[in-house]
Amino acid sequence: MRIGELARLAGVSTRAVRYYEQQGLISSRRSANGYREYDEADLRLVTEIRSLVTVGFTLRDARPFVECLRAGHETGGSCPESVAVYRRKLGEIDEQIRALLDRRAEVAAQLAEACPGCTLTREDPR
Amino acid sequence: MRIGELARLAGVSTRAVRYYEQQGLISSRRSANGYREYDEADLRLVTEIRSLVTVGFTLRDARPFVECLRAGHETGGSCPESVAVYRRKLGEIDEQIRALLDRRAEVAAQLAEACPGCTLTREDPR
DNA sequence: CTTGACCTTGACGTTGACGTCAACATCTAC
DNA sequence: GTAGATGTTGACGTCAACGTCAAGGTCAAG
Repeated sequence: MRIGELARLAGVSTRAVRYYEQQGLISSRRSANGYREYDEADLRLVTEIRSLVTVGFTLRDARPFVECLRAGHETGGSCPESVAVYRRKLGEIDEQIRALLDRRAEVAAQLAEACPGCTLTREDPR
Repeated sequence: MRIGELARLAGVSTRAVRYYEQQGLISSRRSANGYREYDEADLRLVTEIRSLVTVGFTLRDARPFVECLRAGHETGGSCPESVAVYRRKLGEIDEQIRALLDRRAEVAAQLAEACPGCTLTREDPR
């Protein structure tokens, strides 16, 4: 299949596909006319990248997963490097959540000071 | 005082102070040699901006607070426009927290699938 | 033959809040 | 007088992941 179909099936833009190639995440064969040619394995790679990016992974984070799939594993997450990224990401997310909870408390406190009673309108997100 | 002292007292860079001026958040008088000259009121403005930015506000968000102080109010948050920003920010933060909690659950689920037992090492951030 | 859908590379634009450098002026202290 | 700290404006660099042109080549259908 060509880049348009690949992109449609994976739910990304053709620009994104070319960008992934530029970043070394995927590769491409070329047909006689110079068009990029892809197969099912490429589709799995792009789908993996997309699903990871959707939940907040960077392309750098996605690399171990892609390499894991390329190495022939069933899923991108079944290699130790991928598991390490999973664990690191969980830590980062936990830290972000903690920071946001702190910020929320800070902002709510400032609001309460500036306008007593205003705080009652929003509930605690926990 | 000049820009260096102002920046030191407020805990920002001189570059940041000039940027705030460029964005119209603060103004400056000039002494004979062309140096920017500031007073205590300017320090309060920059301090207000810094404290807001620290908890995640943009400079655009900070503007009502600065104008509130300029209008002679004791605190930057005691004007209705500032309170509106507070409330909007609280909503945004709540939404970010919800999104992060969703992401965390998603990542934890993927990790659990890729490596059963690995999930036990991190605790729930709630 | 020509429209139109698809492809190519290359390169600038987006977003916010500055960092960093250039090239120069000013002032203080010794 | 000179070194060093400080000030000035101007302007490009940073970060991520593409979006969005520009200017063209390729190919099937009518």
